[in-house]
Amino acid sequence: MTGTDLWVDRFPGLSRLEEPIKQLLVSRSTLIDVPKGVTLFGPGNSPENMLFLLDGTVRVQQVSDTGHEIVLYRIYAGQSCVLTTACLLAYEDYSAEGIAETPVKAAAVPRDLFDDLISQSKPFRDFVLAAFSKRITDLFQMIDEVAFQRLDVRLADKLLALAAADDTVATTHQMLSVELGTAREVISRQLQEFQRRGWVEQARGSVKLLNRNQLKKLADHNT
Amino acid sequence: MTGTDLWVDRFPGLSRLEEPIKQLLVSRSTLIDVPKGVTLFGPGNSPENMLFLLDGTVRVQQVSDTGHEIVLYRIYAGQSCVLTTACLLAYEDYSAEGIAETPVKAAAVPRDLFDDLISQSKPFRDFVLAAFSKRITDLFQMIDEVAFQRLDVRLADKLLALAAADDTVATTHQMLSVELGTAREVISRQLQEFQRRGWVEQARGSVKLLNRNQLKKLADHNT
DNA sequence: CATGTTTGGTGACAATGTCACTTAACTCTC
DNA sequence: GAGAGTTAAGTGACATTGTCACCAAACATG
Repeated sequence: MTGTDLWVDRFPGLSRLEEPIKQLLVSRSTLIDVPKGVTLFGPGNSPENMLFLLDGTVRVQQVSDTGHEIVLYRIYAGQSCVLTTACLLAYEDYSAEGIAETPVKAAAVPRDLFDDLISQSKPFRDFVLAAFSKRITDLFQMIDEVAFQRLDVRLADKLLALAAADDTVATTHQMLSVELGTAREVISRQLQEFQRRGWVEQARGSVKLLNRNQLKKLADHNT
Repeated sequence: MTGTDLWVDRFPGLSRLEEPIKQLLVSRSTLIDVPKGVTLFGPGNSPENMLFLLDGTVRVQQVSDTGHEIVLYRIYAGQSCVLTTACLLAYEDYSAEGIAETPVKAAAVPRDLFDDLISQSKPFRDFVLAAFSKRITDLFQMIDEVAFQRLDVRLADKLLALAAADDTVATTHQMLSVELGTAREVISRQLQEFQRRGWVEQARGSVKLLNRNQLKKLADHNT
């Protein structure tokens, strides 16, 4: 990797880093490739490095003691796993896990380097603080939605968020129920209702959006 | 305030701070008193200082667009508002607010001092990182409970958490419903059921716990 | 005491969650 | 390419929780 093609430059949040800090970050971190489906971190498997995602997405989800699952958030290229990692390091016994949803490329930053950078670089501090802040406000938002938002609204919203460019969502009812923290049967019923209204078309393992506008109208209604 | 009575020493998490850092923190922060009921921060009212709570509790809650309210967490003496403050600074438009639930004594730390401390002191960095981590894992836990836990279980748990030493909870059904993010009627029904079983006794504005053991058994059942 | 306000109670109904099961679609193997 | 096993989705009955419109009791205040 040459001086003009540093991975840090792919991070909008890190663009303001001082030049020597960038060099340090690049020289002391290692690039890793993770195949799709691999569990990056989880109960009994806390990583020793902070990850900065260069490509792909990581899905962070949680398994309840009751056996229920729910997707907490996703980490996209340009973001870091810092907070999840920090949480894992601080509280070994919690039950969230991070799964590579696509093939993932990431830079692994050792803990001590992470600490050095926080100490030495204000832009880096700001990056980390902003990441924590964003995550916490997003979790506030999620609590609000889980507690108070109607399921049809949340499902419409989720379908729009997961839809590919061709308006299809490649997912099962089971997976959608985990996204929203509900039961498969509930998703099945709601999708039937959407289909009855002509908003979607279902096939085994995929949903095709036929009327984005109506779905958006429903999703925005109480957002 | 003498050198042997620094407020920092009341913070378990700050006990490991280097002596000069403690002095700096104390000398450049100001102590404030806040009466019960005052909104410390909220929409359109972001504070310029980070608060460290010396006495009292701050309740952080959120008002949904739908008009629903839910208590997110509490900040107790010995903890700091850092994260909530940071969130407010980063995302002006979010809807959480912090209310002094009792008379509150706090140390106000200016932003620039906060940044200096993070830069200069590893123990301080660890304190802040641990606070963020704890908050995030607690929010994970809360999402799990809101999404999957039965209401009777959550109510029993909350009653035990809010009960004073004399086994009474001085609160209205309305306030309890905000604690759990549900409706008042639902609380009323559940408390009636608890009363029918002889576990609690109700009066206007208070609930008396008659059988902590049974409540605890219910609360622990799926926790 | 009269009156307004707060708190809690109630019944009907809607939305969501749970359970036990069926049916349909796909995959694999021979 | 015909079963057999597996995964995905559909169904009906019922429990739990949320919503609405309203009532009644307890309290506060003049």
